[in-house]
Amino acid sequence: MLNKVLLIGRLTRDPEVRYLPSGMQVTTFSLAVNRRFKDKGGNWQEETYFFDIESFGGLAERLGRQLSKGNQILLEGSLRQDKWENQAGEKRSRVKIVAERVALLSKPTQPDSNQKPSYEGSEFVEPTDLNSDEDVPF
Amino acid sequence: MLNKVLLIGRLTRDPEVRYLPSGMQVTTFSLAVNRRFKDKGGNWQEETYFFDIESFGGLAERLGRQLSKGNQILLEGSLRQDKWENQAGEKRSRVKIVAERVALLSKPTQPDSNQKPSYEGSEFVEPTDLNSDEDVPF
Amino acid sequence: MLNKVLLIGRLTRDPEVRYLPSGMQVTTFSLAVNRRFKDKGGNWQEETYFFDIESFGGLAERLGRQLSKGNQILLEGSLRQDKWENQAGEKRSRVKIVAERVALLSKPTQPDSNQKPSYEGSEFVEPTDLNSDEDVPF
Amino acid sequence: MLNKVLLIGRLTRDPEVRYLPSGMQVTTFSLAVNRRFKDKGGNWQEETYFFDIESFGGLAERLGRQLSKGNQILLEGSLRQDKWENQAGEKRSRVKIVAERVALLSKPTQPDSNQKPSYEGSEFVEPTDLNSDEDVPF
DNA sequence: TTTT
DNA sequence: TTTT
Repeated sequence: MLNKVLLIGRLTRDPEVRYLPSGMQVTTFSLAVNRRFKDKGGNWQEETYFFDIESFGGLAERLGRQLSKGNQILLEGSLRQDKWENQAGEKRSRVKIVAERVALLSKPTQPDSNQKPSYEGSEFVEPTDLNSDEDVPF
Repeated sequence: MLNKVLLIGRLTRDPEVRYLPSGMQVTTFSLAVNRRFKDKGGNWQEETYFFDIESFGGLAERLGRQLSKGNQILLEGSLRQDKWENQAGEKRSRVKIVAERVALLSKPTQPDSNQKPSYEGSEFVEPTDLNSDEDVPF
Repeated sequence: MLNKVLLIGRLTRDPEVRYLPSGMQVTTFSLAVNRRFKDKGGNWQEETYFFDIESFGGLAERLGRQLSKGNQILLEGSLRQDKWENQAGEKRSRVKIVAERVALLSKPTQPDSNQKPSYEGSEFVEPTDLNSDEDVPF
Repeated sequence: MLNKVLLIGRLTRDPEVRYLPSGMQVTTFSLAVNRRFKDKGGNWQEETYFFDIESFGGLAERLGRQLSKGNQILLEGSLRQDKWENQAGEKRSRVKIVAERVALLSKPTQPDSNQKPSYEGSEFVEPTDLNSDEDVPF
């Protein structure tokens, strides 16, 4: 009934586009999300998770057109679970995330750019709303 | 950096308790989360996802003590990902959810209860905060 | 850019309905949201906030039709701020919340009902999605 | 029971610091949150809300030390409501937001910096966790 | 002006 | 392996 996910992360590669039999566009990509934590020794560690993201319809069209590898995004969506049986007849499942709203937070600097590379190899862009024509508050 | 999950669902079985070498309690359970959607024919369908939940420390102690199979909870947490290699040396991963705040929303009625079973086989309980002594707003 | 609010609370009165010049329906109500906290003496206290909720269009129609005083709801929305000047020319503002998704969690028992009042004076209802025909995950 | 707010915005001035009789630090500031929407003519408009933010204890200390005017932050917190009576004996109330987790997203470029001002007059900084020593996932 |  |  309540199933909500909010993530900030970076695309590990360009989005992939495919189409449902109905003609609806599906755009998928993998999102790298970092977590920082202190280990037992009190030192900061960083861990990265890679989540499978899926989007449909108009949002999928905009994401396929406007996102690319390395972009940092803010994503709101919900958890889903694919279920299947493997060749051995064993039940398998995989969690994925369906995107519902996405904002582009930043793009990595072009290496050949005449712009001075900014801090941490990233160029700041004003957050861009990728949720289209509608009035979306995020 | 932002990694937040909010879910309402029901425990599919009693929580399992184990302990880390440090003595810290770990409580795990599976949460059934329902999704209702319209199929192509316009009829409402229901799909259920089963997510693996993990909790640590004081929250784990309270959840192990106070939750049981069938309880409906509101959970706030974050996504994690376990990674390993199988015997064939292939990389495998599994998404799980670490609970950070939990509220008990309702318990199923005891079948042998002298209480009249309420609507839909569920007894209403006032939402119970399982986040302990601290002042937690959820 | 990100502006998200999630609340569980109860309507303090029946919703009020009005219409914009465009004909669009606007439904407003006040939501009582409780907070429990420990005072300095270590005793649990409860405090109640009353937030002004506003909804528009199709959601407003459903909320005006299906919600009433005392209903407990789960609400997702975003913060807004009304600004005006008073007679003395001083700037004034008031925070309100625009509802984007609403689920009905429970209704208070009718006092004259032939139903046995359930625990805590509340009848449990299966959470009801008030977000209409679309496939909304909450 | 559930009372959660997530915002991205910029500080309109440096934070203010005060102390409770108990010695606990309180840090307050105003956060400017932008909303983009299409007007009736189909043109994008931008509106800005100013929310009052309050923080306590260790988080207040870090925010007082590390935040300043113009910083863009991601904030997680909950809604509160101050209530009082004015001189005329009328009930008044004001919504505010208590910060629970904060991440620094970006700082405006120093005007006298020898750094080339980056895109849109802002310097990108890697998101900084201001939630201290604990392992906070945001 | 407030709900349970 | 699944809850209501």
